[in-house]
Amino acid sequence: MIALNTKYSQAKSEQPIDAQRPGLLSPAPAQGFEGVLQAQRGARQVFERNDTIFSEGHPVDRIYRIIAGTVRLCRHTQNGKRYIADFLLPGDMLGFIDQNDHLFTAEAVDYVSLAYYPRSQITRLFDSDASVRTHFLMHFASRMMAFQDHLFTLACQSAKERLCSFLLRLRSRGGTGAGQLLNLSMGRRDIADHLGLSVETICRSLAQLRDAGIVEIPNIHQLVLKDVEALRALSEATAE
Amino acid sequence: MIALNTKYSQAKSEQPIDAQRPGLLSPAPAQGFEGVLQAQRGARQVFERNDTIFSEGHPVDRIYRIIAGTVRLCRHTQNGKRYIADFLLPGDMLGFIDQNDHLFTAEAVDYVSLAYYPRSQITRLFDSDASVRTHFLMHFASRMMAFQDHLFTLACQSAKERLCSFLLRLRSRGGTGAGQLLNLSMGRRDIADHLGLSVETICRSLAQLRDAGIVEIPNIHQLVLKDVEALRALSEATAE
DNA sequence: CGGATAATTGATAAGACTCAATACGCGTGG
DNA sequence: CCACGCGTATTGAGTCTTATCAATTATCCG
Repeated sequence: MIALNTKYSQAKSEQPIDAQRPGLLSPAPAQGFEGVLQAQRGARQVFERNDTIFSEGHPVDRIYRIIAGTVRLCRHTQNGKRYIADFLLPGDMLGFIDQNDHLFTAEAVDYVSLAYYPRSQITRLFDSDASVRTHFLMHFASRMMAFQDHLFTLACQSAKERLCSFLLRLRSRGGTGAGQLLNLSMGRRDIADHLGLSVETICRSLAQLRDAGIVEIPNIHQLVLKDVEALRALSEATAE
Repeated sequence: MIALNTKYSQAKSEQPIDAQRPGLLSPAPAQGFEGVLQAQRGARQVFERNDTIFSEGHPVDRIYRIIAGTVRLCRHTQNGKRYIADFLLPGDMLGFIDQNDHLFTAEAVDYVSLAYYPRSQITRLFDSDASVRTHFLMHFASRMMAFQDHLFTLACQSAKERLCSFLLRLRSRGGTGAGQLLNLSMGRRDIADHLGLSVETICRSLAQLRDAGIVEIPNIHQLVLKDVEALRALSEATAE
């Protein structure tokens, strides 16, 4: 199973999953899979910036829940390229259930604190509890949708559109501080590798947004979204 | 549930997803989900080229299995852009189980013959049969992997690399006729919208492959792969 | 055969990449 | 406390890939 991400699955089980386009996430009581886990505290582990949490191809033996910090899921190629599939935030889970080996490398973007649970425990849960399985499926489906949206972004959007889509997605996932403040824990390079662009293009696009008065850049790791509507218009992200 | 695609899970059979998970995914009898369905004949329905099978956003009431032909799953945007998430071939299934509405529009690439089953029947199966659920999960996982590969393609690869990756993927999925012959039922525009390129770029890249003696183009809808190794080298598709 | 659609090829331009040169931030150590 | 050095970010200049526009050819189908 691909990275589990509770944020994505926070939809009531009676609600159709498609009601939650990424960004419109209905709140849900922590139940099912994550609920059971969160009831237990789990062992803790911390990582420094750029530490590897686990590597692509290595056997899965734990499921993690992020307590603090940001994690990137990525792939590295022989020729030095890197592709970042997703960023995971506090509350998100990461692990791989029905795969022997990890599909991605997980790395700490900043200081990261994780709780982890042995894989066997997850397996037991899954076997014994139907609601856990249901939760799982919803998880899977919403993750799939998120990846589809990203596919659309990469296939159809220009640099600036991609960046705007990304910022809006981050905002809707709670990467935001107070009000318009958006925490950009990941570096420019990370964003570039996530959006299939170069670092320089990210910088230039950000500068354009700044010059247009759409965002302010108080410092490297924070962004003030002055005009969300303009961002939305620029992203043109809404398929259909 | 996203498009079900038996071909993907069959292709992964050398690396059985479920074998290693005694509890989570009990070894499924070869049939599982599709097996049960195929035992029943199902009603039939045929579509002409470019017919819409179902539309994005419409309620899901049937699950389809492709008897013959090729189906494309796509999204249309306001500004006339189109993104093709995937092509489905005979044997593949399409439908959405735990979604109220379709995530994609499904269209017939050529003449398509489908068997279909009411959604309620699928739901019952899913609720009552653990092996069906297992099969489902495997399905999901392999689909997820396929989409991840595609994401990598779109994020990191050049035009020619994308095309080579695509041809190889098609080949490995059995879109192939005898030996080196590859059936390209989809048009150039379809390929372009799948790979995030323009029609002209597809043509030019194909011409380059032809001029390099790597492929032959006997006619629009067939390709002879003269040098698969060269294709593989050009695709550079292997992450890590 | 003829008209429509799709594919191919050519010419040009725009967008994004690369290379290169600062500037900034931050931690370290004098 | 400041100077230094390293990594990252930013900005500029030039190039290259790919998109766009246009014209021609091929293919399909009635």
